[in-house]
Amino acid sequence: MNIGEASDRSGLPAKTIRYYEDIGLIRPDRSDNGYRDYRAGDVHKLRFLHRSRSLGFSVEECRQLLALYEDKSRASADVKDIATAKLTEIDRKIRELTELRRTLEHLVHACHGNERPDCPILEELSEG
Amino acid sequence: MNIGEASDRSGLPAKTIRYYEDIGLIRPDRSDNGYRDYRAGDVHKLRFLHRSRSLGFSVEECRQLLALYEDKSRASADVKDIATAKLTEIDRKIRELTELRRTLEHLVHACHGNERPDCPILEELSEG
DNA sequence: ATGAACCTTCCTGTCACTGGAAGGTCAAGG
DNA sequence: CCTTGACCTTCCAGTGACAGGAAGGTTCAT
Repeated sequence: MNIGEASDRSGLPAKTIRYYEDIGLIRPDRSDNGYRDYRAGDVHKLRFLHRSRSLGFSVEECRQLLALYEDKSRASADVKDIATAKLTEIDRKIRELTELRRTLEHLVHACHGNERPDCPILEELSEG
Repeated sequence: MNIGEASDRSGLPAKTIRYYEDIGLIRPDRSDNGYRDYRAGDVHKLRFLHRSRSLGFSVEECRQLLALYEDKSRASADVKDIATAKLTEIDRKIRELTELRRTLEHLVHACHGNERPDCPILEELSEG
């Protein structure tokens, strides 16, 4: 399939898909006319990338996750190490986001949201 | 005070402070020698920026917040809207990360010590 | 007088794209 | 057969939010 359909099926913009090829994340075939030619497996990888990227992993981290996904012969100890490291990272991100959330929620609840010029959010932001 | 002290007091790197000036967020005076000259009020704004940025507001959102902060006739509802939108975004990220965490944890447990080539959990990751 | 520790501007690089120009390819309609 | 429009290609530039570093000016202590 052409890049347009791969884009539709993966949810990634065609531009991004070409960029991922540029940096060596995916290597589709080429048709005789020079068009990129994607298979179902490629789309799977693209969806995988889409998902991991949207969850805040860097492209380099995605490269590792993708290797984990692609390399079926990898020793399972390595696999576990990589996955465990990612887990720790995810935990940290969740913790940070949760704290952020708590602070912001506190601010939002303290703010009346009416037309009065006094705003606790701004006051706290300026003091933090 | 010079940029170094403003940096120390606000917690922002001097580079970042100059950048914020470049994009028109703050406009300090200049001393006779050409050095930037910051007052207490400037440092207050810098701290405001530091804190809002670290809470996940984009620079443009910070520009809005700063305008509201400076504008005495602001409506606190405007500020609340911005913060509430951010809160929704954070909630979404936490939800998604929690979901991936669960999936990855499955992976870690499943990859315990065997070298089977097919890992159905990785397939699942690519379908999320 | 010298050296360190500041400060200045300017230019480049980063990350992960995004937009646009200039041009090739393909299927459908007139 | 010709055109139109939707695709596709490469390449070049720009974005956001800085960070790094070069080349040079200023200030202060020794």
